[in-house]
Amino acid sequence: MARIPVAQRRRDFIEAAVEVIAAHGIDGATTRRIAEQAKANVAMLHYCYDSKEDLFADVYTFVAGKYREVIEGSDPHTTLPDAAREILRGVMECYLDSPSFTAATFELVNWARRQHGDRGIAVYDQAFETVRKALQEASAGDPVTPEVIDEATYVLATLADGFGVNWLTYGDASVAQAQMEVNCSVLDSWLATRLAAAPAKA
Amino acid sequence: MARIPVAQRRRDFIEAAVEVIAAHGIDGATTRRIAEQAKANVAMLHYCYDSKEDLFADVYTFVAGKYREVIEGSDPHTTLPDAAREILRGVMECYLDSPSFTAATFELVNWARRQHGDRGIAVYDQAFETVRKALQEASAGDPVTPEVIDEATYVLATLADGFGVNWLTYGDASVAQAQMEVNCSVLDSWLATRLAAAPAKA
Amino acid sequence: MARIPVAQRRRDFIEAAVEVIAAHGIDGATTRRIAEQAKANVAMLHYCYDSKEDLFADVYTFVAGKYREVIEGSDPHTTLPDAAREILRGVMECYLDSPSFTAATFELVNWARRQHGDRGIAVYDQAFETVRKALQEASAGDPVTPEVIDEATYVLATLADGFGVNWLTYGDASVAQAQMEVNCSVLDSWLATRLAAAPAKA
Amino acid sequence: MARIPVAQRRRDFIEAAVEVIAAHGIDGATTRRIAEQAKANVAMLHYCYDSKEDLFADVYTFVAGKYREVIEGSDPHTTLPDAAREILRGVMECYLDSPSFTAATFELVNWARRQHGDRGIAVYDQAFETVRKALQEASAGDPVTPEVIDEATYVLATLADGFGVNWLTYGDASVAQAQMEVNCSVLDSWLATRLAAAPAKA
DNA sequence: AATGAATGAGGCTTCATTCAT
DNA sequence: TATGAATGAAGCCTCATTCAT
Repeated sequence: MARIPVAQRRRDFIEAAVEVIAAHGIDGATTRRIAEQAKANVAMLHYCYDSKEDLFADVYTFVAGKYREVIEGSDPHTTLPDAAREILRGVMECYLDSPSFTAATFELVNWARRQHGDRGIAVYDQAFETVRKALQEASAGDPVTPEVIDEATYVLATLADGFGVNWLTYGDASVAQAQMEVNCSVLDSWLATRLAAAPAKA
Repeated sequence: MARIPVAQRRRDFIEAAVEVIAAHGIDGATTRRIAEQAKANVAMLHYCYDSKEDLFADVYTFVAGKYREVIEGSDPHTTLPDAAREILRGVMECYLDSPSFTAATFELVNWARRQHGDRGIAVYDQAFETVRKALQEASAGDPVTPEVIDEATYVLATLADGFGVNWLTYGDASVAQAQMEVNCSVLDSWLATRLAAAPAKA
Repeated sequence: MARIPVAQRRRDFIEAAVEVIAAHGIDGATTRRIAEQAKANVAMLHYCYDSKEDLFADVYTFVAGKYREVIEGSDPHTTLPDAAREILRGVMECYLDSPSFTAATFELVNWARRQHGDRGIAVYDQAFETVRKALQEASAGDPVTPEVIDEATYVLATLADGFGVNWLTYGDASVAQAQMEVNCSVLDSWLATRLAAAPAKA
Repeated sequence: MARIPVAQRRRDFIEAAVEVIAAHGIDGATTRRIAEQAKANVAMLHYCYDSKEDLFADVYTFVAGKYREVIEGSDPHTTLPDAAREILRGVMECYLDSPSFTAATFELVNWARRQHGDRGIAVYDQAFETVRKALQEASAGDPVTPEVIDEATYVLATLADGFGVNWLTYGDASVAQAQMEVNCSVLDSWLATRLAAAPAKA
C-alpha cells in the first residue's frame, strides 16, 4: 500500500537512520528501529538497500553534504577573521538547531574511525577542505600565509568539535548559546594575536 | 589455570575493557572480546563481575580517577594563565600518551549520555569541577571573577575535547603534537584578552 | 520454509510447550526444546512470542480453557451427587486421555506457586469456581447449604488431584481406569453421608 | 574453619536441599543455592558429594525415611477404619507441620518420574507398601479381603495427595486444618460403605 | 577439611538478512 | 512494490563441575 518510489523511500530511511543513530548510537541503530522510524518494515529496508552498510554509506553522503551547505552557505566576508568567525558560528548554530544531526555525525565519525578508517576521515577531510577553501577565498587579498590558513582551519574545527561534545553532553540550549559567543571570541582573540605575529611573512 | 586473585583479575578486565571499547566502541565491547583481551573466558568475567554493567561501572571509576590524577598532578602554578595552560597541556599529553584511554573516554561519555544520562555527565562534571578548583586555587591571589574562572574552565575543556576528536580521527602523533602547541596558544591569547577586559570587576 | 501463519504457529508452540513441560518440567522446558518439538527454531519462537514468559501465559490460558470445557461440558444433571460424580469423572477422564496435559498442568500450578503466586492459583481458583457454580446449578432445587457445596467442591478437587498424582506416577492406564471408579464411589458415599447428616439446615 | 565431619556436612546439605527444592523447585535447586543455604561453598558440596545427583539420592532416602516414620509411628489401632484414619491424619499433619518437606517431596516425585522413572516410583511404592502392611496388621483379626486393603491404601494415598496439592497451592494452614477433618470423614464414610458391601467374602 | 579460581555447555534473546508470496 | 515468515550467528548470563592451594 501507499506505493512510494524507491528514491523517496531511501530519503526516508536516511533521515530515519540519523534520528535513530542519534538516539541509540551506531550499534543501537538496528534495522528494526530504522525501519520503524521510517514507518516501513525491515524487509522494505533491504529492498531499498542491500545491506545496512549501504544505507550508512548514504547517511555519510548526507552528512557530508549538510556540512558543505552550512560552510559554503555562510555569508561571504572579505577578511579572514570575519569569515572564520561566521563559519564557526554557522556550524555551531547548525549543531544547536539539530541535535540529532550533531549526535549522529559524532557517532558516525567515531564509528568510521574504528570500522573503515578511511570513510570517517573522508567526511572530516571534506569539511576541513571546504573550510580551508572558504578561508583562502576570504583572505585572497590579504597577506596571509598558508600556515595561518591551516592553523585557523584547525582551530575553527577544534572549537566546533569541542562545542559539539559539550552541547551533546549537557544538552542545555541556553548554555550552549552563551558558549557559542565565548567560542567566537576565542577564535577572534587567537586570530588577532596570530595575525599580529605573522605579517612579516607577507 | 593461572589462579590469579580476583582483585588483579578485575584490574585486568578494566584495562581490557578500555582497550576493547577504544577499538570496537561501547556496543562492540562484548563480553567475549573483553574476556579474550584479558586472556580469560567469559565465565571468568562473570566470576569477577556480576554483570557487564558492573564492570563498566568500574571502568567509569577508573576513567574518572585518571582524569583527576592528570589534572591535580599538573605542576602547581601561581597564575591563572599558567595553571590553565599546564592543565590543558597535561590533559592533551595524556590523550597523546594513551589513545585507547582517549577513545574509551569519548565512547563512555557519549554512551552514558544516551543510556543513563547521569553517569556519563558525572565523569564530565567531575573533571570540570576538578579543573575549576585548580584554577581557583591558582588565581587565589588575583582579582579574578568567578565568571572568568567558569569561562576559562569551559574554554579549556572545549580545546581539550576538540583536540581529542581531531587526534582520534587522524591518529597522527606528530601532527597532534604541533596542535597541542596551537591549542595552548589559543588558550593563552584568549585568556590574555579576557583578563584585560575584565579586571574592572575586581 | 513452510510459511505458516503466526496464529497457527502460536498454537503449535502452545501444544509443543505442553508436551515439553510434561516431559521435562517447567525449567526443563527450554526454548530450544519447545522449538524443536514444534518443528521450528528458536528464533521463530521469538518471532511469535516476545519472550518465553509470553508463551507460557498462553499456555496458562490454554490449560484454564480446557478445564472449563471439561467441567462445563459434562452432561447436565439435576442432583448434586450426579453432577459431582460426572464432573469428577470428566476431569479424571480428561487426565487419562491426555497425560501430557495432566503433567503440564501440575507442573504449571506448582511452578506458578513458587514464581508468581497469583497466576498459578488463578488457574486453580478458576477451576474451583467453575465446579462450584456447576454444583450450585445442579442442586438449585434441593435444600443444600453453601457449606455442603463448598465441601463437595473441595472433596471433588482432592480426589481429582490425588488421582492425577497417582496416575502420573504410575502411568498405568488400566489401573487408573479402575481407580476412577473407586474415586467415584468415594465421592458418592461421602456425599450420601454428608447429605444425610446436613438436611436439618434447610 | 569450623572443621565439621563429612557425615554432619552431608546431613546439612540434605536439609538445605529440602528447603531449596521447596522454595525454588528441582531445577531451581542449584548447587550454589544449596551450598549457601547449608552455609558452605560450592566446592565443599562437591567434596561431600561427587555430583548433585548423588546428593539428591540422599534426599530421596531422607524423604522415604520420614514417610516410614510417620506411617509406622501412628498409634497402633485394632480396626481397619481406625488405622486408616490415623495414618491419613498422621501424613496430613506431617504435611501441615512441614510445608518444605511437602513441597520438596512433590517436586522430587514429579522430577523422578521424568528423569529416572524408577526412583520416583520407589519412594511412592515404599510408602504404599508401608501403609498396606500397617492396614493389614490392624485388620489382622477381621475378615477383610486383600482387595479392600489395596483399595483402602489407594484411597488413603489419594486423599493425602489431594490434600497436599491443595495445601501447597493455597498455603492457608487454618483452611487446611479444616480440610483434614473433611478428608478423614471422606475416608470414614467410604470405608464404612465399602466394608458393609464386602463382608460376604469372609 | 576447606575454599578461591577456572571453565565448557547451555540458558534466553536480538540481530541482519533472505525467502516466498 | 510490499511484506509476513524464517533463520544462523552472536549477544549476556548461569550452571555444575573441577583444579590448585
